[in-house]
Amino acid sequence: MFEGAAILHADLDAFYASVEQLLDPSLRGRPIAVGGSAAGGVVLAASYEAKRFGVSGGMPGRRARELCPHITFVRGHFDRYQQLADSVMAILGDVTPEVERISIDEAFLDVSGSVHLFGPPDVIADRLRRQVRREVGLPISIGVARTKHLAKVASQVAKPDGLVVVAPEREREFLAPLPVGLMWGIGPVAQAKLKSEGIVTIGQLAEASPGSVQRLLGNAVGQKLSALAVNEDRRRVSGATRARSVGAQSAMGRKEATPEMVRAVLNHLADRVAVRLRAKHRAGRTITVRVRYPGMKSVTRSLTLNEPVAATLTLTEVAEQLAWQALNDEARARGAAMPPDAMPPAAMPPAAMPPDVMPTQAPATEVPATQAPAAEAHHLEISLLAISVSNLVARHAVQQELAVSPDDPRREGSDPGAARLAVDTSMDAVRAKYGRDAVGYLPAMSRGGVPDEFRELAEKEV
DNA sequence: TCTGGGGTCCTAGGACCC
DNA sequence: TCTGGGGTCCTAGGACCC
Repeated sequence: MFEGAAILHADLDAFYASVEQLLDPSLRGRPIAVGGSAAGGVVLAASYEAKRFGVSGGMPGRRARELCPHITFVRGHFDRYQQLADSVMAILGDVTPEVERISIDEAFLDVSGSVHLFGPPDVIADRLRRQVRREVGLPISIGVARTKHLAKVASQVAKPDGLVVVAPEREREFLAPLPVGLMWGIGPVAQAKLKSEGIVTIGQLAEASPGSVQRLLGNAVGQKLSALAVNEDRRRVSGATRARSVGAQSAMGRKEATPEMVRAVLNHLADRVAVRLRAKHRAGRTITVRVRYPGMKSVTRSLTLNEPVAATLTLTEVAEQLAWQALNDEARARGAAMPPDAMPPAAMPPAAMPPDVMPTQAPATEVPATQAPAAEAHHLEISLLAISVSNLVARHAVQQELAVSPDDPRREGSDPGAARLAVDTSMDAVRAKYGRDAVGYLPAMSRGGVPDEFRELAEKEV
């Protein structure tokens, strides 16, 4: 029946919400939302009972309440999610070593080599679903097909708590009537563009000329989609890949961008990122800061350094420069009518840049010296700050310098970047022993909203 | 009274090099 | 003095996914 590869896509249903219903039987069969509240915050996950009312992840709690007046908001048991998802993955791993986990609750399996032990792919899938339900207590949907794309679409169609098998000879007829939005890579924007050309179903996409699709959606996306629509998908199931970037962000509702606030938030974010980098002996050359304003408009500023960084302080300083670069640009744009001399003089001395963080090429606009928070003049309000580090490399070169402790006389006059890393490394060790809050750059930062456990669920292996 | 946090990939223009 | 073509890297923005 299955020539070549037999791929399964397994996807836990409404994962966080299902876990809450598992832990608290009184929630079963009822519309619930994890995270958010009627007052605010966003819904992180909704149960199927709530989804029937139109509630979905990412939606403001207030909106969820409007759509579904009887919805129950529950705080997440974030510490349990990882553990339960891992148990499920272990079950999946029992039928094949070829498991590609793509998120906390989702994985591809290649069971081509397992049929002689466990039977045909659909039998394997059925058995896995029962076993997950019996041993972990969670509903899981599985799609079975010849390619990853088909298996993924099939599992979507199977939800909730279902199994859909696409036989190789029926692939086209399976896909043809389905909406293009089910395809990987088609979001609201692409969907709208396609619709404007009368393309609504995958069948219509398959019949459209690849050239026209490429003109509509861009070369890369167009090519991929055209291929997928006619079932040319050669992607293999492969093991985990390492992260290409590491970031952290913090939403703050609406706050005035004061030097103190910006510094405190960026320092906290830089610390989160840098700790993860150092734990894996990695560092990155490109630092990107994102500033979002009320109304969701956001801008980014980035800088690529000659040497990779992993020191919290260095990362903080560069991020601060970039953030003020963005904020001052914004202030200028908004205050075009305002005479330039109305801007206050530099209130914040530019941070001393260690030698290892000079820009690789002179940026179009000068980075140093002018990055004072002139934006204050406009009382700019922001709604989010983010830091991301990319261009990651292994940190071998710097490691030997770490052997020198911060107070070692030999360190005198040596690379300040290395000294900072040494301090950080000591701090990492203290935290490993006494907990994350044992020591830090900041006195008891108030971390709003989202618990660290939730952040960690989304982190990719660095 | 726009709503979290973690990511990936693509595009387009400009600088720079040969 | 002006002209060509190809390639790499950097920056900023944006779409998309879970």
